[in-house]
Amino acid sequence: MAAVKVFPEDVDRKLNEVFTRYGYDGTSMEMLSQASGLKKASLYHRFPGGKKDMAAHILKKTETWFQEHVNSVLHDEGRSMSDRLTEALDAIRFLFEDGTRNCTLRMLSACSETPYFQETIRSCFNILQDAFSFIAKGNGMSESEAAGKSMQAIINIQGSLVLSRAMDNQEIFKASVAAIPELLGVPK
Amino acid sequence: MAAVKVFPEDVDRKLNEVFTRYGYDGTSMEMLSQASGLKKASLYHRFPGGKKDMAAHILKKTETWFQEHVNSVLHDEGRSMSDRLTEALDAIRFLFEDGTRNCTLRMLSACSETPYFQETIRSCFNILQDAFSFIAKGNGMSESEAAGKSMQAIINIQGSLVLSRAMDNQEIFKASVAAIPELLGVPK
DNA sequence: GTCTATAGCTTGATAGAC
DNA sequence: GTCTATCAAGCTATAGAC
Repeated sequence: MAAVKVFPEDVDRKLNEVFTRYGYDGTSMEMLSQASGLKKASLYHRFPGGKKDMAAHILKKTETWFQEHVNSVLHDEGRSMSDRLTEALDAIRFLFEDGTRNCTLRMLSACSETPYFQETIRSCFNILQDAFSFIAKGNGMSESEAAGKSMQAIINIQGSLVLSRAMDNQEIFKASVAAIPELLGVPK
Repeated sequence: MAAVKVFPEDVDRKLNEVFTRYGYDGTSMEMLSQASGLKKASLYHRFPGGKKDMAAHILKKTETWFQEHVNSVLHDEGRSMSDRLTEALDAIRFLFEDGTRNCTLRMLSACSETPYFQETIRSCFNILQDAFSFIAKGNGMSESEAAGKSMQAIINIQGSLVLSRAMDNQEIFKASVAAIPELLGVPK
């Protein structure tokens, strides 16, 4: 077979899809090879540490994604709180495909290599916590109240995603995300 | 080695521990054998369908547990709403070891055999939904309002458990569970 | 940088003795 | 009902050609 150049961003996207759908231990090198279009040896060339390195890599990309699509957006002081939050929540809905797609962080936060991933996962949640908290404080909440409501927003996202998928009803996710602006004190 | 009789309830508890900790795909027959004290062939004697059967079995036990420790308790009309809810939430705190133990339902709701487990998992969440909803209605809420608050209670439990473990901070779980009585309209 | 081929191990599962 | 012994398949990972 011909050795066709495969773009890193396409590989990353496919690896992410597989890990997010099947979890770390439910994913094999063969699955990653078929999804990415690269043979196993080629994957090892790009990721010498194998599966573990691939998962760590897509987690780092996830961290960047949250930084860009949630944190930076919410800190963009040129626009109204409401507009910023709308954009960030739209991005989150897109990421989780309206509640039909699993959360990469959650799928990698309970597996045989979790200790290796934990720091990045924690960092991702901290980025969200900071971002939502910033909005809540901007809407007049105290530091501690904002921290609590921000945590609740993340709990809503994670919990509703678990439930939406288990009950096969994406309205649960949609309703939980839709409730976040009011939770964070955004004026109607 | 001597063939020592091992009690089914002890085996069940150990199998549950392993599946809940490592997930379905992260669990091997060897791990289940070591944890239960039964050799692999003995496990196949008790569970002819292998791993899949064992996980399905512990899920059925989980369903019974929720029925007995949450649903039945909350429907026990001989006591106050507040007392019943306190007992059920204490059981939930015990089940999840104050936020340090994973949720069996969640760990089995995203794995290679999920389709095989989904019906029971769904049933477990429905039992919780009915139970919390019954309390909320008893406290004066409408059918639809009670359904919403009940769903929020389950989201709080699942979401806070994910976060508690990811952030290594069990206070997140404790606070979320502690907020449930007020959420369901129990008078202070 | 991608491939084929394969090593070495672990997996889920079974046969058959006691 | 539990065990030892074993199988075939799948796994992660590597060697070496192009």
